[in-house]
Amino acid sequence: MKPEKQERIINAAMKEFVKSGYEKASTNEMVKDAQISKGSLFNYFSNKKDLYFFLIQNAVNIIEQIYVEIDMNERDIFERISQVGFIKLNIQKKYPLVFDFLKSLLEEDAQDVKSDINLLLANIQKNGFKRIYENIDWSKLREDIEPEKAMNILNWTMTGFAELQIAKITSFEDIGIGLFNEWDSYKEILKRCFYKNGEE
Amino acid sequence: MKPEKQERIINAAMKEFVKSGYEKASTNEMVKDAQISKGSLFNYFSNKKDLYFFLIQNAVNIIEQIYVEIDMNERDIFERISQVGFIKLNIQKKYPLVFDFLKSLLEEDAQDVKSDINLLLANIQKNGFKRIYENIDWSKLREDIEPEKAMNILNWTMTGFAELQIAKITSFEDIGIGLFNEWDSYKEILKRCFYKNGEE
DNA sequence: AAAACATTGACCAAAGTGGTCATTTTTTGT
DNA sequence: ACAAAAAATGACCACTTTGGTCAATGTTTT
Repeated sequence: MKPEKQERIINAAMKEFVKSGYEKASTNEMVKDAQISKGSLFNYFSNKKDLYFFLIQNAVNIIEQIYVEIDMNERDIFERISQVGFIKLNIQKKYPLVFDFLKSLLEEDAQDVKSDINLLLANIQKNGFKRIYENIDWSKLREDIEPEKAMNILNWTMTGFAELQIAKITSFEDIGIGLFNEWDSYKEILKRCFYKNGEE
Repeated sequence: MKPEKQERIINAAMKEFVKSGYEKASTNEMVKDAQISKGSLFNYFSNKKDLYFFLIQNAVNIIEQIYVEIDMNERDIFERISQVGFIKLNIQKKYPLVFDFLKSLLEEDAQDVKSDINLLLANIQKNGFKRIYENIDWSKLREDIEPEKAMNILNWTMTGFAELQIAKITSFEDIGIGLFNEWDSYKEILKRCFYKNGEE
């Protein structure tokens, strides 16, 4: 199967699952959106559940990819977080809904899939979040700021910034140099706030 | 009709509309959740659309209430934002989903209601966001920080903080003094960052 | 005890569901 | 050029759910 077609199916299916949840998600809508026939979809996947778990596995693999792309030698928290942000942005060019899809899994409560979801997500959450902050040099932080709170503010700022940018653009393709500069200025504001005077 | 019952219906209906969007939202689910009969629902509202627009109007009124409760004499941006945050928190005690519902309206694309939604929301967005920042004293800000960016960081931090707290608690009732103190410490971090030395 | 009002849920036609499969279209190997 | 194999189609199915109705039943008020 052509990769472009596969992407179309994956994105259409994720869109529908995100919008409607597992049970109400309509395979009819998916095939319409992906521009394939109903028969095709059920040739590739034996049933709706099968498709759903394929998407989950696919999403989990994509998340894993983030960790192999992170440069663990970068010990500065701002640079590390920026890295993660831009890796995510790149992923969203191909699969715009993959993070929404993963988020939707946490809220899914269809009896039919709930337990399997929890099983598949247990690993990603336990190991996941800690790994992003591995080998970070916390010593640059001012002593009177709790690292956890600084980290939260930084994270919320990046998430908010990203959402704002995504709302502004129409396509993930037209992401320019302006975005880097804009994010840099936010970074500078918080750096001056969190770091001891003179550092970095 | 007893106000407690009315609340039950409103919250059940909002829950379903948020979860499923206008078209897929099931009136059957609503009556089940609100513990009333199908007949009752359609006595109060002539049809689904009618119910939907009632909820929108209700939500808009609630938002309006925020603005009358804000103390416009408080010229400090941090205190102003904190006020808004706590007013919102109080609203959510009664209507936990009202903000999610309003947000869901922006993503709604059912042909049947789209144009009317845009009409009803036009005002709230145009006038709304500006009003929160009316009469703020920006002179305390360090000159090398763009007010818009400081405001964004502050807003994102408050939103992130609120989401974190809401995820932690099971009921809006058990909001204690600890929350105030925790938010205060975030406020202090950002104040020291954004304000000229020695101010406030 | 009668009149007025509120609430119920079985019922309906219509639409939508996940999934099938005989048939057609496209690709492949020679 | 042609046949065999593979891929794609969409009408079709039995079944569920939909928004909405309304005669019957319960509850209040007069």
